[in-house]
Amino acid sequence: MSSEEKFKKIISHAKEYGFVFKSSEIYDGLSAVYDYGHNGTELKNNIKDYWWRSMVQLNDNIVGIDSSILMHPTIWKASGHVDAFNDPLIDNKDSKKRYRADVLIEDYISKLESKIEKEILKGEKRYGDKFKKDQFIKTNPRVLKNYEKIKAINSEFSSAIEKDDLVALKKIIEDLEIVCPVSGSNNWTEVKQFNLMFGTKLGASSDSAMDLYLRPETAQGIFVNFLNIQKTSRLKIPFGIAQIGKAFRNEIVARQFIFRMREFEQMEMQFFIKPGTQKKWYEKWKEQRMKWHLSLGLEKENYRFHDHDKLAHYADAACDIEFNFPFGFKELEGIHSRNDFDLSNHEKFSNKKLKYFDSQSNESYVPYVVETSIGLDRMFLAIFSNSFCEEKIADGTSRIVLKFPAVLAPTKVAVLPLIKKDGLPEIAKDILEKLKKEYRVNYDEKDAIGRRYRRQDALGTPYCITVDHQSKEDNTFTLRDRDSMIQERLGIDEILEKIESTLSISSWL
RNA sequence: GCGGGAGUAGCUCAGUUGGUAGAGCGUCAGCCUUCCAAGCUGAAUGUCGCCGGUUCGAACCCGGUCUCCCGCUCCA
Repeated sequence: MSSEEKFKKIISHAKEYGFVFKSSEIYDGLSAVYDYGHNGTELKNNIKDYWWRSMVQLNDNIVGIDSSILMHPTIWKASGHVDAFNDPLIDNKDSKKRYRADVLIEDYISKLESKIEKEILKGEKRYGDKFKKDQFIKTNPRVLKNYEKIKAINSEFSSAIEKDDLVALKKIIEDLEIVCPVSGSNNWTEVKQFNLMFGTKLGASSDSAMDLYLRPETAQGIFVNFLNIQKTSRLKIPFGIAQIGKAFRNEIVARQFIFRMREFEQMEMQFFIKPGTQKKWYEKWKEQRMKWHLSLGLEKENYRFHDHDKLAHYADAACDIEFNFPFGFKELEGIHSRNDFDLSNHEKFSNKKLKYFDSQSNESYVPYVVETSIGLDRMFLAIFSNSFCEEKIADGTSRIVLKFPAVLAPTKVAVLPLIKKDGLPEIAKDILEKLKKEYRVNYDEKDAIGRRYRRQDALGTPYCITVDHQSKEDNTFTLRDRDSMIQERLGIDEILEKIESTLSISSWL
């Protein structure tokens, strides 16, 4: 079975068993937006809980926050999103390739620059010690010509960018006769502006409404609250602020089920540190985060680090934890050393001091930040797709089973009377009542017992407790393990103990 | 946005040159059953993505449109 086929099966299964539905399905759906069903919501909540506890409960110096989706629009200027999330794009009609119009022009300029470099190298070779670079540049006609050209392009280019003049951008590309590297043609479409941020309005009256964005990342809610938290929490650097929340991006192409959605949820933690210590903390959190992933017990081979060569404007070190999704290794979590980029910019744009007074060293500084940011929906997909198994069983039958880490499973236990008479259902329901205060449980008496086991397998329920005729005599029950399908006969206290030891968070984290 | 593919039951799909819709699985009700699906009986569920055209008659032909999937592109 190809991985594409398997992925399709996984998506079908997610729908059929109430994990993930397409948004607005009865209206034909909405591209790259999904809803979580009854079982999906449980799984998602369990993932959130597992992450939140590992961050906020187990670290004395990390606290939580829940900031709002709507924020002051200047925040996105300070963060760089207004510039960076706006791309002018152009398509080549022959090759069907899409490019960033500004990058095409920049590439052209750097080509001219390398021509100049070549001339200079030639000059150096020819004149040896007597070579004077400035003189050479001013007098060599070829260098001079290219210099003038770059200057002219740059002035047109920056004015076009400044004014968001897409027609001017197109004109530059046409005038320079820039061709598509693939098709070699200059058969271009118009330049179109793509804004990755969702716009909305604050204020009900149309003439006084203020333009806002739905946040494209949750991190800024932490940065702008940095001093509020620091001053009210009595925390000293180093400390962290954790948050789980929704973010919105108007992706040009959103694909691969819930991997890239327009509305998605992030779990992130910003760790505030003393400048100069970023390397240490970056390494520390890389290690910590990988440890967290591995604690769930999925195969180690499914994870890998991917260090960024090309760094974003704010970072001095960055890497992804990638996961082996059905469509290959892709980013699951990002760990970034953000320095003081965000806080310093917020100082500038807000005119407020965002400094921390370090009473140990008696100095005041803008803290540096190391960020860990994981896509909750991606985590969901990683767990879900990795847990999905189709198994052939020795007796020639087969089953679909979701081998979730038990701590994350949406339903923990199913209680099943072997048959639905002879008083067995009553006993089963008693057990159900006992368990439901502690765990999410299922009760099922319909159909043959084997079929009911299969149903629970398909939901990923780690345990089935079956009440049979012997139960009536000696108060013992069978406890079936989802993965091994092995059953043990135990008293109720032993069962509770066993379940508790597998499901309690302390046996995982 | 471009190119390709596809929209029929909850899921997977069939539907023969146009004659008012089917299967398997699942679901529900019941029967039978003391432990791992594919025993038995019965039932529910579809404006055949949407709009328009051609036709006596359209799931099928034509036009438009929407949506999804794959690729390109982008990805803090």
